[in-house]
Amino acid sequence: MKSAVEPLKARRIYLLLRDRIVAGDLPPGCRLPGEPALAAEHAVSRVTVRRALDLLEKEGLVQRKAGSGTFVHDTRSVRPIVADLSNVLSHLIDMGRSTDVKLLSFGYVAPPEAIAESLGLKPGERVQRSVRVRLIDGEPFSYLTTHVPEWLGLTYSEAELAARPLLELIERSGVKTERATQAINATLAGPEPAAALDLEIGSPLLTLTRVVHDPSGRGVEHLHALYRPDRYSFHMDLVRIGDDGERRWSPALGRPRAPNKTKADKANTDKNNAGEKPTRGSRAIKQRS
Amino acid sequence: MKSAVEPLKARRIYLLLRDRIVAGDLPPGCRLPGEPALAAEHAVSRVTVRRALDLLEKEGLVQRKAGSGTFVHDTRSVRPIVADLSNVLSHLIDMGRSTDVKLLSFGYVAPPEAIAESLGLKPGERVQRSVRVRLIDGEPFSYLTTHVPEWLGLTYSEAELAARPLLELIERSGVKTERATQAINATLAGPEPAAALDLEIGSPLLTLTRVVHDPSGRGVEHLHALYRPDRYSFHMDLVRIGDDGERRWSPALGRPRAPNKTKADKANTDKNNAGEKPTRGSRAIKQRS
DNA sequence: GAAACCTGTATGATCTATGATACAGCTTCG
DNA sequence: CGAAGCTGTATCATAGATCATACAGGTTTC
Repeated sequence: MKSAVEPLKARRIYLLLRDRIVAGDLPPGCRLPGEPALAAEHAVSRVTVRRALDLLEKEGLVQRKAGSGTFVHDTRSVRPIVADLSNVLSHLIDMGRSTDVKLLSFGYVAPPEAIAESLGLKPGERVQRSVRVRLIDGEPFSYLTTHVPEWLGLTYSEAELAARPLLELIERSGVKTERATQAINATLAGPEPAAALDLEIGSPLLTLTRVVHDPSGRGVEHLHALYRPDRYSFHMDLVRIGDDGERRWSPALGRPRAPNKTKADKANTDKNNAGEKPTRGSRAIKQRS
Repeated sequence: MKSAVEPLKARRIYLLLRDRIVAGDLPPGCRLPGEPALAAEHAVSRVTVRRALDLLEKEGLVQRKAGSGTFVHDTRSVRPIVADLSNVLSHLIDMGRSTDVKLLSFGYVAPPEAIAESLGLKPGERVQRSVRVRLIDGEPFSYLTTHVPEWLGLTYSEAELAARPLLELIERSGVKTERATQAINATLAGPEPAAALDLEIGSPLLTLTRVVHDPSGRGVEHLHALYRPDRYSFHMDLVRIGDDGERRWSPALGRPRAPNKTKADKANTDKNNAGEKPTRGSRAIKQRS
């Protein structure tokens, strides 16, 4: 008898309440129904309700006050999200800011079939594989797995990879990047990414897969990136251009984001990040991008 | 004693193997280690390993042959993914194709604080709220919650909303859409979206939040969309433009997608999906958009 | 064909999550 | 102050997940 893996009830309640909170159904500051009421409403025991509330509290979505109740935490002011304006293009190259990078793995290996194909490698050609974690203010937010053809990977060292953005190293070698394809998706955190990103196994992750080509069509970089959704998301501002006959949406460049900032690009997610914790990562190295 | 909610072990193994498969570590066709070997490797019982394999099999990632072994299923040919080219802009308005829409909820309500603010509504102003599910080939792939100011929502009927794309109805009313902001993220499926999308609770979902404004700055549409990542993802092709001094990435327009197949453009796994199931949705209505 | 391996299936023991209940301590309100 | 409601905590019973083990039946290899 295969009992279908029914997710834990506490998780069910947690997700239910979480949706109601983020949807605004339970507005910030609002006191949500008491634990006995919730238990009755969802036909579970109060212990289970508490587990769900524990999860919500751990995520900072609610705040509990003994004797008083459980209140929806106002997240608007407490969202130091690493918002990344990806005008679909700029996010590729810039996103400056001082972030730390930890190199988890580095080496030359035979590429998996799918990677070799997407990079257009010849049979037997090897690749440089690296796994890095990016941190902001000491907190990890992305888990990057890159594959680069061996001939290109040999133009820089392991230390350089940990200190400089990969695209910069590629261009420094003389290779011109010309074309790229990206795909954005979602997945669940497996054991390794979860550990690296300081998450529970099974947490949701934003996914970005990118393949960059040079003018001759050779693949020069294959990136598989996993992002913590609570610390990173893709933003874009669009404007309608063209005359009435053929209006189209186009990314809005030069839309000043906060106070000042120049008209075009340049990773202008300023503000925040005033107080900075010292970097505590073991192999963490300061870098731009 | 709060025992930390450690996700089920079977789930852990499942995610672990899934990562190794999609990463190409276990290439398609490969026979993965036997159940006893996996059990020993991860220090769990064989029963638990089987649960993990059950999940993988249900997702079509592996195929089991009694007496022989468990094999990685070649997913490349079995991925009828609704790949959506979002040149970051077009995906807003087009994405033609005949999809079905089910209207789950429709009505006029007082907007949640966050919605009212993002739309720039006056206090007390009401909104039209609708929840729709989009299906392709009878299979649901997106769960859309929209909020529209009441004055605008009254210009079309409930039936029209179920039959036509919302942006089209908005523009038909004479309102000009001028500016939009989007954010893409990831989350877990709560009970309602999970049921509507035919998913397990806790499955990963792609998220798109969009606010559209008219030339005067009024908000005219607030969209919160949830997508099944196995049936939908955001794709974009980029090219490098500008001279050497100031090169930038720009979305590649007019890149024909399906028939020809540019050499290094994966994700467009054609073939497959020749036979089509009839649409069975109850309140399903054919529509473009 | 026989040995070695594999998946499929079943059993009972054990650990964990959940249920039902009770009570202590705090907060709010009249 | 005192009643009512809430969270925090503990107890023991039950249901579900996992474990350890055993065996049946198919596949591969020799």
